Amino acid sequence: MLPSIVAVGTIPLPPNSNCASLQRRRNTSPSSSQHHTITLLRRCKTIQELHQIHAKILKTGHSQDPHLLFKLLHHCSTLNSIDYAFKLFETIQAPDVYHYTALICGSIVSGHSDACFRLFFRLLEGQIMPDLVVISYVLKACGIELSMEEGRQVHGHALKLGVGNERLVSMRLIEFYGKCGVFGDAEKVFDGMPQRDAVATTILISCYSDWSFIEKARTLFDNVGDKDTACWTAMINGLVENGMTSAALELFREMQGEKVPPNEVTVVCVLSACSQLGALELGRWIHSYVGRFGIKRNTYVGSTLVDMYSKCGSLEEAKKVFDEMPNKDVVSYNSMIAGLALNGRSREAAELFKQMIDRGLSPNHITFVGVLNACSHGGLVELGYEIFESMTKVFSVEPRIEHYGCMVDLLGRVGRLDEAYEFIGRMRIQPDHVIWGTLLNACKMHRNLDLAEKVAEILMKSDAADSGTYVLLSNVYASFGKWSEAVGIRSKMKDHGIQKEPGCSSIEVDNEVHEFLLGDIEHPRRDEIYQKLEELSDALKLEGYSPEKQVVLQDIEEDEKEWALSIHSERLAICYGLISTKPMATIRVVNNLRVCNDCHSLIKFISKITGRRIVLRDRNRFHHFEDGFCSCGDYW
DNA sequence: CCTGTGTAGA
Repeated sequence: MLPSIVAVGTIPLPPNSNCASLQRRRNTSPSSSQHHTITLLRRCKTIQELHQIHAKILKTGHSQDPHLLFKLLHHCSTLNSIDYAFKLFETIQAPDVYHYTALICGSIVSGHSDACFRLFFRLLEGQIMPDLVVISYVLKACGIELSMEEGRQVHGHALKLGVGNERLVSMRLIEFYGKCGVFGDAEKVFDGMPQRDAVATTILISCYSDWSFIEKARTLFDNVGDKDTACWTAMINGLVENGMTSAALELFREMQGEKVPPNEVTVVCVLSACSQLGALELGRWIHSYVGRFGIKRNTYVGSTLVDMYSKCGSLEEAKKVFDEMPNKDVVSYNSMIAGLALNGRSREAAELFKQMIDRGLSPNHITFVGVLNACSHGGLVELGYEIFESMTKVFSVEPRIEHYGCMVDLLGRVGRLDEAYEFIGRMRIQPDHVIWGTLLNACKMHRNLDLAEKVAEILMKSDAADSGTYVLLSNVYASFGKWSEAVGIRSKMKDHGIQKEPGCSSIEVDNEVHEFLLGDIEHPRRDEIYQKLEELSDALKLEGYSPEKQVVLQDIEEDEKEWALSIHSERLAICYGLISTKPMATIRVVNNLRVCNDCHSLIKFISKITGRRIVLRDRNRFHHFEDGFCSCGDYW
């Protein structure tokens, strides 16, 4: 389908306009005073300096100099001051297409892509001739915002202006249609490009990955003759984003085999795979790679390293990278705060939050997720309230559902259940199944059947419930001995075709990640692992360990493999660690679900009798086991 | 030109 052209009205096409000649060239060369100001702007490092330069321009009567205004606008976006850019823009009496482009570009960079289409519309209304550059940026914005209608209209304008086949426009069109998931149109533009364009292919690969069409992406990728760094990186990232971390790492190895040099983006993607897998050794290796191969240590690389070390349970290394980062930004702080929270260092997380404020950085919504999460993990109720209040009052950050979620968790975890319930009632947005699930779990922890039933009823009615919610519901009923309800949930799950997410644990030994699924293992050293398991259980019995008869979903299943299923994958991974690593080595295991009470106390005992440090990462935090104790203080 | 960081509950 061709995009609608009429929707935005007539475009003022000047007579004899030949769009191929629409090049961005100014017919005047800057005067020497302009030149001086531009040099000042280029050296300008803070928005305050920019204000001064602007003041000077006003004083010298150049307030409407188009070239200077363009440079000013452009610099606002590099200095992250889109607000000032908008104010400045409004003072321009006759903005031209360059001013619009600068503002649109700045809006995209600062995460305000939604403003771009409005600006473009204003440009058209002002009888200003758009060019291929401004069209390209607006298309980019439409892709980010998934604005189907707007993007189609811009496509129409591009065709009408005759720039529809410009390489830049074609690429943005592919990006726009691809991001919106309209691959028919994306492919149509792609096929219309003169030659098989490697860059355009990279865009398409990335879009297919965004929509989880990994096979499509892979086919395109395999057919690119001369793959550059970005192309490899796009494919690696696609695999990482779709949870295919092992395949991503394999592709990274292949990339090295092909002697394509990775850049900082590649490193970020591979580190992200390490974080997901908990592959500390590999992560360290990539880190050393950064130093050795001249990869830029920008804030992306730094923050990702902090995240990787945190998620691999090595907080010391995370802190070291963080402390050594020269230009820490909000994201760097966010990584470190979340990392501290994840590892149960709540006070330190809160202190770092204070420190970032003192340094004049503005916290964003993610910062607050991190620090509120730290409060809830640490039981810091009053501090949590204080910070939550400060969001709107001090920092003008509107709380989102996840912030409310942190607060419900904070209150529920310490047993202030009614307060949590009332808190949900006062929320300014509709609570979702996550919020109710959080409260329900708190009810289970604190054995409040009345409230649990009330919440369960609400959850049953919600249609957004996912497999985790169903499992939670069923476990809650079972834990209160409500068998028929528990069975009812289970059959409801079956009816809805919802599968329980299988438990999976992984452990990295000698740079290789070994994955274990619940119960059945197809591991070369299966017998030794099971032998170790037996051995431990005998030793544990002597130590006085008796498994809590936790009633879980499996107990009401008729399953001949029940015994195997009762062995959670983290136990298998730990046993494998015990038999395959040096006697005093720390064992690091990553699990995809929450560790159950039973495994948690079992692992405490294992750490005691084997003298090993065991670091277990579960769904949302770390447990550092040592000599019979866990860093979470059994509070998780 | 294309590729990238940080995010509550279970």
